[in-house]
Amino acid sequence: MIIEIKKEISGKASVALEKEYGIAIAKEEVLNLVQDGGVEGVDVECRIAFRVAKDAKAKPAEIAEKIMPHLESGHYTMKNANGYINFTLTEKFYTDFVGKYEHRFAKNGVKVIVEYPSVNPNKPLHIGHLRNGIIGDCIANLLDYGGFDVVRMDYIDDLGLQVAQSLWACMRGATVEKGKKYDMWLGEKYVEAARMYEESADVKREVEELMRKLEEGDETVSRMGREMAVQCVEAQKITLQRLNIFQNVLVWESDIVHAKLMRNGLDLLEKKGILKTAGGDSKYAGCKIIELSGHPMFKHLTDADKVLVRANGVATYTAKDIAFQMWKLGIIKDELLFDKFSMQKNGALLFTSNAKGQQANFSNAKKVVNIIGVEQEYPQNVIKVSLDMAGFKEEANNYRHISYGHATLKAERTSHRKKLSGRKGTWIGFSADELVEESVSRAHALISDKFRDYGEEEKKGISEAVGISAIRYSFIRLGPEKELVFDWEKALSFEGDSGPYLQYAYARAVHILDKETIDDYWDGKLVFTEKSELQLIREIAKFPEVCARAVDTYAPQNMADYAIKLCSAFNSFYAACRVIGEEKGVSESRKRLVKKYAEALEACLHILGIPVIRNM
RNA sequence: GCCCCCAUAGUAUAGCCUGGAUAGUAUGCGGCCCCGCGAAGGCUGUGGCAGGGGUUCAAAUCCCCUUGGGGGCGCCA
Repeated sequence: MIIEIKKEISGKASVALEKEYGIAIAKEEVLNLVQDGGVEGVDVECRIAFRVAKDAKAKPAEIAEKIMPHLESGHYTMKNANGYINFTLTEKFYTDFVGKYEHRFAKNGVKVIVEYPSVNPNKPLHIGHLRNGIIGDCIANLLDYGGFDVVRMDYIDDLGLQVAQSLWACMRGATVEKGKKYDMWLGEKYVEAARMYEESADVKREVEELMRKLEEGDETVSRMGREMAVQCVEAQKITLQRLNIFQNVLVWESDIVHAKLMRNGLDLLEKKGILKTAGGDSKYAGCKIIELSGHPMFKHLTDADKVLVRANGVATYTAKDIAFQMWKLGIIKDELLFDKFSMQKNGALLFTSNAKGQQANFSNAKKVVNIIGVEQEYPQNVIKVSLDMAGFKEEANNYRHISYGHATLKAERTSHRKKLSGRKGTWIGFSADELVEESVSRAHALISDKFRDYGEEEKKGISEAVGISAIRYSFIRLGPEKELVFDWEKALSFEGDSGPYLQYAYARAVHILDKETIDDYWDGKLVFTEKSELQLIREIAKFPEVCARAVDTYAPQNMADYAIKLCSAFNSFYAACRVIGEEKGVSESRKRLVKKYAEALEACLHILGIPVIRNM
């Protein structure tokens, strides 16, 4: 692996500098200056000579010359290029790599909860939610691959205004339309109800009454609300699972409130002295607040104090959220109870919090990662800072908000972009289901055209996999912080920088191995001499480093980028080298190389959540 | 008004944390390649770090300013 070579070089360089110049520089620091080569024929380059030039009182080229004898190894040859030490991997590296390499990350036993996409249970997912789900799922996959013990959690906000508005519409006798997906139907009712709520004072009063009953746990209203929300969540899960987005457990806001988890969280904050009742002269008289005004993070705000409990005694959303996060991090131990929710397409059970359930251990995590839109940065910071102020420094440190930019629609014929709003209903026509349908049907048309002899079942299976991969890839290829301007054509591209390109590059490899299996009794020497063979090996050898870095920085787009480079290297190899029909030694060597490549790519596809298919 | 994020070819992006040689990739547009393990492919040409200042031997990368885009500043979430 390339990273092992880099470590070898930096370790030796660190020792050499100490010996030759008496300069102590940790090998970890040297490692930063040992990078992939930027020049033709150079695999790894080391720039340490520039860094220490001043201290050593010597020219970079001289320093390089002096330390090079200490860096000797059988894995590479080196050259002094005016201070850069350039390394070129030897044949032994390549043959060893293909012969022995197994990439696997050891389990580290660290529990991490990843929360996504936490969509309100009263409407279908739109492309913005899809982005959340895909980012969350990829990050969970990455952490899983990186050795963490991952819990995939979804928070269901069933006590908010949105649910109350939808419930109001249902209680007035709206009936489900036959043949329509429940979340879609409910979403449409919600848009109507939200409009009426704005227009009519009576409706507003009725909805608010419902919201109060939900919060208090009024038996009839709560049961009806939960029934509605469960149906909606079930419908949303169909969408998510179709896109290979899976979870372990749902946690309902109503359960957090009614199981007294919130109460206990707030009590603890009061005991720690950061949650206080505001005095009569304050604008927040009668409220329970966290005083954040003095904190550096909020110094720009005229009034940073945050209300957690209103004067009328009702808790704010932030209060519930902070208690929830404290529970995740094991700060409060109250047990929520859990029950089975459904069996998922991937064979894993999905659990749900439930007042009548049983104990289960979904909390007590070391790290918490929340995938939430950029617009919620402020409340997320409130939570983090509050935990820190309450003395839970380590927990606050391990609390991470991954914020992602909004998805907007590229409006036809105008430069101006439209925001997606659940309330206004601008998502209609841009629901996740409609997007998937479109993608899959385009894939189907392409496949029907190319492979007329395939059966209809087979065509369907392939177009499903291809359609899904196009969508997943187009959403994950850009960094979460970037705004996503949604464009049908780009999202559904099947060529170049796309999901189907990856699948195709996998299918090609698999077919070679299907045609002629690896001869296990062959014990000749591996040979790799073609440029494209060496390039492919180098690319495969980068996998652990790229993956580790993507895990550390929560950057799934790096995996997408790497997967493309890996496939591109394979396609070049494929065009330049034949595997079958070559002389025995060459053929066996190449088959082994193709196998290593397929394994590495499979790992990438798994992390990206792209279906692995053998035919397309 | 104050604060945060973003700005890389016609378009979409990687690289920025940790400054180094020729800024990587896709698409678009132009050329070439199906006798051959599947052309959803390969090869090749074109074209880019928003503007200004600073730090440095060296800046897409670090610092400051300007401009443009997005978001936030509730007893909403």
